[in-house]
Amino acid sequence: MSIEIKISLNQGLYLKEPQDSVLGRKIIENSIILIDEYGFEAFTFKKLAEKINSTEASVYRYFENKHLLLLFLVNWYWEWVTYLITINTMNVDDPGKKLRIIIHSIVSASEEHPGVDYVNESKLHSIVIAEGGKAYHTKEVDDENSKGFFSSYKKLANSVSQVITEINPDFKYPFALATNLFEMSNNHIYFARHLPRLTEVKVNGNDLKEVEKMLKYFADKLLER
Amino acid sequence: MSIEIKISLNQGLYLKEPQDSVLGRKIIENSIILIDEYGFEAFTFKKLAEKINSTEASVYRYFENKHLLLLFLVNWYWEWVTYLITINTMNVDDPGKKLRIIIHSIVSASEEHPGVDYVNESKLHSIVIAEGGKAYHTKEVDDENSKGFFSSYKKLANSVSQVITEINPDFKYPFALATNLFEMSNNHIYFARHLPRLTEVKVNGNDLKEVEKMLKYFADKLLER
DNA sequence: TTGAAATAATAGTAAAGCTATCATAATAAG
DNA sequence: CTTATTATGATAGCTTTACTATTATTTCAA
Repeated sequence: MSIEIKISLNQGLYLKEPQDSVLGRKIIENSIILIDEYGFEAFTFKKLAEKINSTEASVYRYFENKHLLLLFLVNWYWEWVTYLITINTMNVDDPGKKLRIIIHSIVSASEEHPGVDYVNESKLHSIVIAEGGKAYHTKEVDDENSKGFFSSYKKLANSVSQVITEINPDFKYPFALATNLFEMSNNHIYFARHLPRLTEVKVNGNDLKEVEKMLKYFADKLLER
Repeated sequence: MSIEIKISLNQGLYLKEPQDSVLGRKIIENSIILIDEYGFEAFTFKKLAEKINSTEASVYRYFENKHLLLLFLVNWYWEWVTYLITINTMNVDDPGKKLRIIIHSIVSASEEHPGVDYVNESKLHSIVIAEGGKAYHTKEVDDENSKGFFSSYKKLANSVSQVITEINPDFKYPFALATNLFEMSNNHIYFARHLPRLTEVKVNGNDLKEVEKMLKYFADKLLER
């Protein structure tokens, strides 16, 4: 027996739902591998097409361009984190405990039970860490925002902010703290790996518990009453 | 009378010191204008050359490629913030007061007295906000880091972390807090302008006082003993 | 079995990102 | 003031990226 998860995303992100065909799933699977390997700048549809024994033209039938593909992957990732949080906090009432689970889910999303066989969650996490910011740091951000291309992230920020408010209703910046937890997690994993002088946190391979500890320390101090 | 500031940066960032010639200064001045206007992706040396009535080849004599030019600008910016902080905290002994000045300098760097006539500090600030992360989110980060291309930022983080430790020696993450103040400042200005649902902070034009207030609130809570 | 849809094969275009060469200014040294 | 040196301009060209178009072939469903 197996449970199948299909994450549905804003339809404007793709020309044709890639999760519904063999080729589409190969595009997702291998774009994750290649972006992780080469970085987003050096990643091209041509390389991807070669890797999956297909053609550029075929890839273009699924995604308008590589930026929208990245947006698709990043949205997929945040939807998946949302899903993990939902499951992991089920039947948990204490908001403090909830936040601890949320933080664990954000940091260690990639260690969790794999959801979908054509997505390597660990590599996708690396992509979000290294390239995620590029999804919204563009001149098209306002236009894309109006089309709902960032709604997965906003939805997640909203639900985390509610837990924060439950913990301490006097805390003035629940949204800012929520997004800061996401950004800080990714940033400090990246710093630990590449610019270690910018953080106290150390990361060995996929062991991210120091990051988790730091986020909890920050959240606790900020929310203590 | 006028005081001339020349910020000296890692020599690996450029092929030829742009601050020492008319053409070089035009490159700096107009690249800031164009990157701000078009965004980093759509910015090209060709457009820049046209704008300054020069040629692509001439621009390439100063900078190896547009990525290194961005790195140059970002480093220039952080050196400039460092300079502002140094001046503004002169003769200030109380570390709490120092941190407040630092936060003000980070957020409102662009409003300060202009330092150099060929640099529009306000536009440069916008570039750092929107494109700054791209300076280190690349596959070449380790190589560039080993060449000292991020030293301006690290130096600044180090000096801010020292002030943090002065305020509260028990605080466990002075570096992480320092970098987080920088990242948060840029992030939330960006969010306020483009993804307002992700933050409580509001920004009208160049009025960034809500951002400053938020950073102080965070820093105070984190450092209170 | 036929017909629609998906994919492959191939070709081609415009722009980006660079490098090379030579001519001409500007400037600095003797 | 002349001559070397260096900086810039003009022009050309090459490779890769990003994309579009056309036609052929396969797949799969009615």
